Amino acid sequence: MEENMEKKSRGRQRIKMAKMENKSNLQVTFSKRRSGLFKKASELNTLCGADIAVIVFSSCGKVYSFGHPDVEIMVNRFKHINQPFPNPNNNMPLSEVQPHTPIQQMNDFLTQVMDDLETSKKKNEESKKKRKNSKGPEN
Amino acid sequence: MEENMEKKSRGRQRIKMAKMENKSNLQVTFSKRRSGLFKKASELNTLCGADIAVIVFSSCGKVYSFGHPDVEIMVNRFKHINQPFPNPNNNMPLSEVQPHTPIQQMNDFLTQVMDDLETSKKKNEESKKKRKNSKGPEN
DNA sequence: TAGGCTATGGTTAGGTC
DNA sequence: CGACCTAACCATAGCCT
Repeated sequence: MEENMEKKSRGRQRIKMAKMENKSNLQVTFSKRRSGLFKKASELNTLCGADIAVIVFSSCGKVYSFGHPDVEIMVNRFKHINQPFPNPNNNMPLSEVQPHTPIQQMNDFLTQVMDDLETSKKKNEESKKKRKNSKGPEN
Repeated sequence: MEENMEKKSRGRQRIKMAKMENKSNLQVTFSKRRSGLFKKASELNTLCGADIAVIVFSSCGKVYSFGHPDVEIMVNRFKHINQPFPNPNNNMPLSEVQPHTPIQQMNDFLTQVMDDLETSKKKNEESKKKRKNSKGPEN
């Protein structure tokens, strides 16, 4: 009887550190390890009082994030700190930020353009609301 | 003889999940766990092909980061995706952008954002004109 | 597809140097 | 500080449901 008892599981086995072939396993592992990563981040925050942001893009494009106090606040803090020299002016032609330009400078420019885009979109939304404000604001 | 052999170490002990009191221990733990977190992030990237950014601010203000393909690119991607308003020019889902070289990827991204900005600005001007000429046109 | 289990691999607290 | 050591705690690969 006892000698016929087989182990229910071989337990955790070592895996090769390379992109997993089996799509189904990959999905499961991605889910498990992602939550493990977030837990570790949370523990580091609790134990050491460090502020942390973790952003994960799955290979199929979904976004997952963890942040304390908040991902966006963290991201903005990071952006602000990571600007060693003044921003390039906003009407700089694209030709001046082609690939030969240092990546940092290019990144600053990108940040500037993205901020402009955000501002422009907000303006759009506001004027749209103003034009139909007789109907009352939405919730 | 054997009964007098003391263990060289008590090994890893459980700790309370709360901010560590001892500053010296906290510093050591912060360092160890931070590198552990980065390693986990790196493994998740390798195994599952996920793009990842991790940003850590120590309680005394130092910044540490890990990112694949690059922290800043990741952060910008996150910010762009997290726009509160729908993209007016959204004919190119980010999920279909394949990872190339960082600069190439960034350049594609920059081009797209600049296109979006141009479109958004045009919209703004149009609606401004419309409001001047006749009050109350519908979109 | 997602959740639970188990044995094992891996991380790390507490040491020493 | 950092590197290294040990033993114990924890995460998770492979199953199963």
